[in-house]
Amino acid sequence: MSNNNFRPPDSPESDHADQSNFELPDEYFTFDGWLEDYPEAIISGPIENPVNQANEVNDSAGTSSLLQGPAGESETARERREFKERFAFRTKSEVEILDDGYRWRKYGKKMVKNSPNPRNYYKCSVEGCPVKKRVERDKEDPSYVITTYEGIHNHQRAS
DNA sequence: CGACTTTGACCTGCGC
DNA sequence: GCGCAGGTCAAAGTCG
Repeated sequence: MSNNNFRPPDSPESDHADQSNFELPDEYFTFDGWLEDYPEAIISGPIENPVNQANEVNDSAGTSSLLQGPAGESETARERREFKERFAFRTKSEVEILDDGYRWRKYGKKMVKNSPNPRNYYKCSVEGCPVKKRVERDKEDPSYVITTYEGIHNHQRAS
């Protein structure tokens, strides 16, 4: 929206204006699967840039063990695994559109079974970039937003 | 006028 | 095979 570089809202340069856009996530998750499959996969800790961190996780875990998979893994299972490079974190935020430095185009919205809140689907609006994200409110605590990134950006941040 | 959002329909995988 | 649930498409509407 307004800044090229993501910065934590409590950093010195960050003043107020974008506060509504992004608060520092207090928990984030890394997993090879969807959040509902890994409710225990919570890693606490500071995070400076969720997208970069997602890429780092995918670079290290993804290209080595994660993409290799077990021996004898079927072709379709391997292909699916390659597209399951995901990174999720939970953020306390009043808004669901977080300014992470990329431009996103919303392409869907669905009510999900086990949550009173709708789930929103976004794609990176840069042509050729395969990254998607899902955003939904925490059913336990609606003041939190759960964002799940899928894929790795193949370009620089552009917005 | 272009980029983006909204929203119902459509597609697909999965369990029964 | 059928129905459900999640994910995606695409036309129409909205906004700057």
